[in-house]
Amino acid sequence: MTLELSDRQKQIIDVSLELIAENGIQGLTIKNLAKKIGFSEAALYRHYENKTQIILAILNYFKENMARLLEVVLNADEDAISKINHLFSNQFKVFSQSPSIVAVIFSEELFRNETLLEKKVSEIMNNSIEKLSSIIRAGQEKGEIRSDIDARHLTVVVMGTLRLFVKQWQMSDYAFDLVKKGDELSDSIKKLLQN
Amino acid sequence: MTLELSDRQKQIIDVSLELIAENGIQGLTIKNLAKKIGFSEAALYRHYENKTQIILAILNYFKENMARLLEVVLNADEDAISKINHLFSNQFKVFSQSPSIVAVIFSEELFRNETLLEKKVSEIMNNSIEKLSSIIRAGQEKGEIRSDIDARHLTVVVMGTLRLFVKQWQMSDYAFDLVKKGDELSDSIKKLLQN
DNA sequence: TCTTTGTATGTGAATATTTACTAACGTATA
DNA sequence: TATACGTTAGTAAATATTCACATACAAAGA
Repeated sequence: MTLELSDRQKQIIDVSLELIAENGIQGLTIKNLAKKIGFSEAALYRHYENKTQIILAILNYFKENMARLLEVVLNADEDAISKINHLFSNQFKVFSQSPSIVAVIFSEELFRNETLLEKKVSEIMNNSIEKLSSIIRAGQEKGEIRSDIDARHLTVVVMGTLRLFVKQWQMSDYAFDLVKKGDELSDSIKKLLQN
Repeated sequence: MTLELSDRQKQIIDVSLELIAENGIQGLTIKNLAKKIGFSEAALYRHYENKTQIILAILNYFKENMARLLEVVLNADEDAISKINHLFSNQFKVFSQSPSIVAVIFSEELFRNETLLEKKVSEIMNNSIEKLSSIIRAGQEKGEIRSDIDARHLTVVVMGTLRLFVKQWQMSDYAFDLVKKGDELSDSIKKLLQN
């Protein structure tokens, strides 16, 4: 289901991500984008129908990354808690490498009038939640994860923790080592989930 | 530290909150605001210096609400876990009554170029985290909350859970009863924190 | 090989719309 | 008579998007 992107199209999302990293989603304007590429603004419309399609391409890029990552973890031959730990650490690596993604993920509020984008964001979020939830349920069945708490609740706890932690990292201006501190947090989550 | 607001100023934030509830923070424009009040746009500037000051007033309103709420809970004569449960349930009530606040709280990304607003939002967030953290630490000292996990980690867990849960409620278009489902979630948190 | 033609990609200039904000002026009332 | 509060009619700047037109290049036909 991977859409084929031309070199130019790839360049456009790359540069978009750079712009977002610099000034958030608000830094992503047609003008800035064209300037940074060394382009006229009109030229952009040769490669993407409109701005929404550009953001959609970014979200799709992220979605695929995420899906691949989830797939690997889901199919790994380890216990549920290790899977969750790996999920965390992979996620932290992705964010560390391209913090712009964080800005996009937390921009839902900005997409409120853009149905397409809104849907895509909740699609990504729901997918992650669903996958995480299934790991937790499986873990409960195998007795690896405590069963005295509803799986859906545990899912909110784990996912919510992850999100807030990343948010704090962003708000601190990336002041701490997400991967390192994240692994410590992951350890605590482990203790919480254990039987 | 409560700033005295005139009747008009109060009306302006009330209507602002309505607008935000309808279409998110992006629905809050000078034009919409004036129209809904039955005003000219220029008239707004008799009451607030600029738009930033209006949003700031909203944030301050929320901040005071929040602070009062935290104060009550903090000083209550109950164990730490009950305090946290109360915190949750109070929070859910506030959000249920004015869902617009949720939109504001999740609009940080939009405030990235507005230093004043950015600071205010992180001020509110940090304050909540600090207070929650102190409840948790006290609970650990009294043996009411498990001590095998760092208090800061537990704080991220609790706060992150709360935030994601509210976010999901918002994304579902307020489709479920936040207070009721929230109390159930709160119960699960209780189990997680217990010794 | 030369010419034609189509396509992909670029440009500059203009567009409509939305945004927050301001200046000059009016009027009731304390 | 001053001040508080309102109006009308603008402003400038930013936004995404479209227009007619240019150029390079490859395939096709003579």
